[in-house]
Amino acid sequence: MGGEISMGFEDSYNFNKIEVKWQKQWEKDDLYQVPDYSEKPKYYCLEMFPYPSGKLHMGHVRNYSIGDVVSRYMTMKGYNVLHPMGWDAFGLPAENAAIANGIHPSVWTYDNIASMSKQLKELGISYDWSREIATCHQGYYRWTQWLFLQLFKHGLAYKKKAAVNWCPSCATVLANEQVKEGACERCSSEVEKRELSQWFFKITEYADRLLEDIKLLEGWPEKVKLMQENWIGRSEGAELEFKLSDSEDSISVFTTRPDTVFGVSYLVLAPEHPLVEKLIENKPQAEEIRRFVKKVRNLSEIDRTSTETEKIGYLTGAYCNNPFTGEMIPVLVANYVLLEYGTGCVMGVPAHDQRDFEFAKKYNLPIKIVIQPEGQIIDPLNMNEAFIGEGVMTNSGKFNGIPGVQGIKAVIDFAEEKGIGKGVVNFRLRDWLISRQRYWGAPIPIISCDNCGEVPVPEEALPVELPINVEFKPTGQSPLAECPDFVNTVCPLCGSKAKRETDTMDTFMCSSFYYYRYTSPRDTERVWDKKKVEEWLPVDQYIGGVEHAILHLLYSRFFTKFLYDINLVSNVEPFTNLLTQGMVLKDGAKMSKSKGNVVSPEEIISKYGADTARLFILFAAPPERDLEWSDQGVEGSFRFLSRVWRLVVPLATRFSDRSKPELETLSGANRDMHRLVHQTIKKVTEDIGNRFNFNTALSSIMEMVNGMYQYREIPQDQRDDRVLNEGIEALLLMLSPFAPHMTEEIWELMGRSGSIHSQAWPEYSQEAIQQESVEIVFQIKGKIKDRILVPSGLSAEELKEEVFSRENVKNLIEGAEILKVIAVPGKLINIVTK
RNA sequence: GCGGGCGUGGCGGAAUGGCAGACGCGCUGGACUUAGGAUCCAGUGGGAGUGAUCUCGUGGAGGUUCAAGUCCUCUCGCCCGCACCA
Repeated sequence: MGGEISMGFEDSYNFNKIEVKWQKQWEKDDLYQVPDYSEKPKYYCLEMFPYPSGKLHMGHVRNYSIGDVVSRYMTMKGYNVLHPMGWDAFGLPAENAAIANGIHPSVWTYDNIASMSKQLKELGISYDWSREIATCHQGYYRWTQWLFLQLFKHGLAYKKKAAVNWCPSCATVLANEQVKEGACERCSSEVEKRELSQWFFKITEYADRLLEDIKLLEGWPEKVKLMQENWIGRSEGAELEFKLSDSEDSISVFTTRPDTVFGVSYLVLAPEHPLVEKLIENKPQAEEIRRFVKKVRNLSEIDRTSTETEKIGYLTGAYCNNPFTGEMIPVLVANYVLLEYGTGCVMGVPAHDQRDFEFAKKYNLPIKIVIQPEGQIIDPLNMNEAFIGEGVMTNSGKFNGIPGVQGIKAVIDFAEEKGIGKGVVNFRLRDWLISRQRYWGAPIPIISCDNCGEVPVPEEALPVELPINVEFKPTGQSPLAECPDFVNTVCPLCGSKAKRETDTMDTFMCSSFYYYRYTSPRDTERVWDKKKVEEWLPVDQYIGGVEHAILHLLYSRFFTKFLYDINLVSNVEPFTNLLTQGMVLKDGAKMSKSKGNVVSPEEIISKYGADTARLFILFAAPPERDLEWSDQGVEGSFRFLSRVWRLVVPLATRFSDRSKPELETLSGANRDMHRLVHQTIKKVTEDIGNRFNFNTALSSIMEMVNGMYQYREIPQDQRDDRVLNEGIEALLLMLSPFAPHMTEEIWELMGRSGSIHSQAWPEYSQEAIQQESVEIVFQIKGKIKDRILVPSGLSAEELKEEVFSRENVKNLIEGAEILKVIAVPGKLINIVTK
């Protein structure tokens, strides 16, 4: 190693100095600003924007490190890359902080944005900060309101009174998507049902398209697509009408098994069903049933929908007529029927539905077999469970003998013909409840007038500004209602006194279109320039946590379809490829304050630098998988970067000759080193470009560095500096998306002009990778017996010939009876003997 | 209950059906050193053997195949999503 330590540069890796230096320089040079239009092909790389909670956590660091590598890689690959960042800045924590500490939500939020954007800059993420947006900024929420008005005008935003999810702790209503296992997604309090008048978006109108277009999402994880599919929950069936015996009313029932209609022995209404009161009026059991209904209504969502809850039912005393059999069957009320699904009433077919079976057993209701499984006789007397499989219709009049799906169709056809029912498609998806009884959100731009009803605020009057001087006591009413200056206004239509809507919008509304706004972040004339949206959208790569699999990702898809319909965008889906990153764990558990296992990014950055933090997080696991935090692993990543520094910096200034080595002139160790460099370029390019396996990309870069250390040990007169130089250049370029600061510093030390981040990604040469010889595994009956070096590029036949000519192979197979020889070129030979 | 994912050394993790454990951490030994928790080099799945080697080994049991961590069937464990959806 003698004589290689030159003078005049840092000889230890001073990450602190380097990182600050380059962050300043990049900002000064506007290095990451991207033009709206370019000759280059576009690439839109987006990470889910964060809620400005105050500090970055490791999940953020992971999310943005992944996005940054993708962006930098694609930039080097010659794309015009849009990589913006912003803030999902409305929401409850700001308001809760205001209540707790007397800081205005706005001040709290903007302070947090300031400190988090500083942290992001310290991580060296390549954002185009000129496009930064914050959803709580007037210049943004004006368009949130404008889009609400568009939905309203198209009949997709409406107000209705309904039993809605109420979180007592957050003091606001929630959308179905925000309720997890009967509890508030945000604070885990048990959700209650309240009868309230609320604003909804008709996402159900798009149910079919949202489901149908899932098949366009080839770049999405199957898991997310399945979750959306299940959430939308399409099911085909029929609605059948059952006439009540002593009234003109009829009850409509949804069923997926109309072929079992001859086996209906009762109907069951949901307790909240509007007909219940009518049916029990003047009946002796009326009071008892009213008490039951009240009790069920008061149950928490969790108890209400748990399969554990005992099924309880009451006879209403009313009867109806099965239009297929003419039978009189009783109408019941029971706790297990849900008003919101289907028609709020189900037909009980105990023989062919497990729930009905158990319910019928409990209440001694008749069980009638109408589907006969093939090759098996079933009898109500000795059944222990319902037969829910396919079979042949039986005891079903003229339908007898019709099998499976055909039966379903036959019954529907008959019902439609007779006007007693029809085939329908039912969805589990409900409309999206978007009003919130809280302050820190975009006000719903509606004015309520006694004469004119719900009147939209005229577009030119937007934004409806959020008043600043408001009390934030959570009362269950929006704090805006306590603000007379805000509430009192005049009707835009008739000019008479009117009141503003005081609820604000669900913040998921704000995040449903932000990725469009990034293309026109400062446009004050329109929500965005459609030409720019067409230039950039759809997002090529979206990256974020799987917790949004339904919420944000479904809402964004819904918005996109609506925006497409009103001609504001030309894409039908917003995100072409989706990467859902795994969680960051410590000691096997998600990092959380309560568990005390939090590692703060600040701490790691100040101790090891941003490059190390990024490197570790990308090296420790592939991006989709959960990542186990390891302090020692971080140490190792730091060690690796230092090792690169020590390898490269002493050599960096040595070479003025930048010519590439000529393959023909290389041999021995020089040829091997040259090959390793090109193999590594190939591997790293594929690992990043094809499959986002940053961990394996880094491990092959490490192998190359190890190889270069070995190579450096060779006496100077025997090695080729051009090979070493080429290796160093490739190493720095490939490492630059991971460790942008250190590689930039060395690039400068080498006297190269321009930023390393503006360079082209290295190319490999196929000839350089070519091996002269390869090691072949020699197996007998699948057991490895020897490894044999043969010339590369042999065909299967040539390989056999070559291998069988070897002495040791001859010895190994001596006397054996060979049945078969399998030769895989470049890999192995397997001999099957008797 | 339904749907999905995952089970590989002491640990994080590699392996288009073709050499299991790349790379990193940790550990062991050596070099350099006043010193090393720095750095460099070497070794490192279990068992047997002085040794070249042999043998077992990817949660478990079967199967397909010349060849299985990888494909199929069953099973166990953990994680996630949905959960009385008619």
